[in-house]
Amino acid sequence: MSKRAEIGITAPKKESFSEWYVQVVQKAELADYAPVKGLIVLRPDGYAIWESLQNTFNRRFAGEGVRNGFLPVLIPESLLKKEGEHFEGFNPEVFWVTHSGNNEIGEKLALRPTSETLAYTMYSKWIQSWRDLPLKINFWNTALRSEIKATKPFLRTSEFLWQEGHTVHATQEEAERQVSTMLRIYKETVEEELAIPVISGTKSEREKFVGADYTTAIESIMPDGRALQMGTSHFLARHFSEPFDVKFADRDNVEHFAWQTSWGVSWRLIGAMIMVHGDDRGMIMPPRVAPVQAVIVPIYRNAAQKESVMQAATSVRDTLDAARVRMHIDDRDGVTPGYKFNDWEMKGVPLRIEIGPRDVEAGSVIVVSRHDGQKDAMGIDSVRAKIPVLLEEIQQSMLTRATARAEELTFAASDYDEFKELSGRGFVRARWCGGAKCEEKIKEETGVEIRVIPFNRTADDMRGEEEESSRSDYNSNHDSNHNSNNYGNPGSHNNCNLDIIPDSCVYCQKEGISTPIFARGY
RNA sequence: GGGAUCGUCGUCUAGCUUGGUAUGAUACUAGUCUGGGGGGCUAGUGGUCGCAGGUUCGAAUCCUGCCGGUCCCA
Repeated sequence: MSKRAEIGITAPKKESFSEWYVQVVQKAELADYAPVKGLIVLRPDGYAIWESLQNTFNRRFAGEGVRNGFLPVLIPESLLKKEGEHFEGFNPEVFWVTHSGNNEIGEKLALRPTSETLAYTMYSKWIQSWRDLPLKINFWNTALRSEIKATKPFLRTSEFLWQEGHTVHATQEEAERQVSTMLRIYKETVEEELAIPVISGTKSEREKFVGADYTTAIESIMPDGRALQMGTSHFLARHFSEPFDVKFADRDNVEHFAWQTSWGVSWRLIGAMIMVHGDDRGMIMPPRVAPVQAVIVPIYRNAAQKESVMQAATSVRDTLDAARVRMHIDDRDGVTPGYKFNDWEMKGVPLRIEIGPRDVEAGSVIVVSRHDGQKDAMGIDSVRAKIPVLLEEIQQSMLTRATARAEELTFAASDYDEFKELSGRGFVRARWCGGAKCEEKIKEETGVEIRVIPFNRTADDMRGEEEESSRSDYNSNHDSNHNSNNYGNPGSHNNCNLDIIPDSCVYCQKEGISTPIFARGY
């Protein structure tokens, strides 16, 4: 037992969540610490998840006419300062390059904290006419923002992998539509690929991206009751096109400043996946992003058995390869099958296929699902048809389970006492007057902030949210007529009944204008 | 920003109070018996004790500074 404790995950997820998280990251070989504080190294299993997300996003971005480009990492100080508010927001965390070799360089160079200023300098050169619009480019790169304290793999690191998309439009409507389209793509991708339910909406003035007119975001609740921003999409209006001179001659030959958007997701998504799905045995990978979807563990005692078992294993592997299941045979000698079972569970491989002499004889295999421990025999001939279906079922069932857990962590507060009681435990929905003062007081007194103001599908607060996008139950509550019931599946047990909350601000009692989600954030 | 705590072969760790050249396990390598939930036996490899100074005849141990990890509170 003590041996087991050393190899596997030793911290229970429920009791010591942070320690558990760090262990899973390292022991599942997703990432490791780099020599410099706040930096991590992504290992192949972690990078494979990122690549899988990249593939999905690339496909979906392309469908929106977005192409990929690449920007350099250094930004001159003068450029970064050009949009004052934006600069002030980032300055404290910017890394500056001041030397080349031993010589001081003339103008300090920033390691990009984000690329708006650089991208839009280029855009202004490339855009002259309405015929050049819309311009839509996405950049896969890293951003650097100094994290001195409170670093955590994937969640808070000084350099992080992300994509940043930057688009330019002739009209406000088109730009706003772009903002909501990208957010919808984020929501769908996170839910479908990572099996994590999200809530989409707008950020408050206080929490929006500096330099944006408004920020939309998707947020998820983690098992420890803290919220994690999963993606953002910003409407920049003309805040950058004016200082950066991004303008175009319209059909009437009058020059206009263009309307812009930017949007991004980062490897925080990987952190979310770990936290939402993992258990005391380690990682649980959603099948669609799992680097290995099914691992075959051969079991044998002697050379003769080994031969027949390996033959069967290879044949199953080839069959499933052909069905485009990502397969691996664990043919390590010198570790027992039991060790392999635990090892692959720690790494979160969705399916384990056991093949031993008894199975070969019976013409079947044993299939075990990582996410629920379900263990079944399956005829070797039906593997090709059944395994891909099973993987899809697991994907769905993981989302269902994660949604149920998110609902358990979502509450409604009808008065401030209740609010204080609930704050820190998860998403707390409460009525708000819209005042920055109340928002600040609440943060001061309870430590929770407005994570997102869920989209209001019935009022003019919609800000470009696309009508047809309301495909998820979890987020389909109506805000302004907040008596139109809560989110989640009707009939399921639910902590978040918006019917019970009065229409007055939870803090100042004045008339409420929205029902934000409050939570402590990562 | 404030506070707490830790750092010893790849990993976990004993030793530190009371200074004398590092303990055990696991992992790794080879062999062997094994193998359906973290195996056994035998032999072997592996450590500038986070880094830099200082005190001392002598520092993992005492002192100072720094670096890094983790946690808690703004």
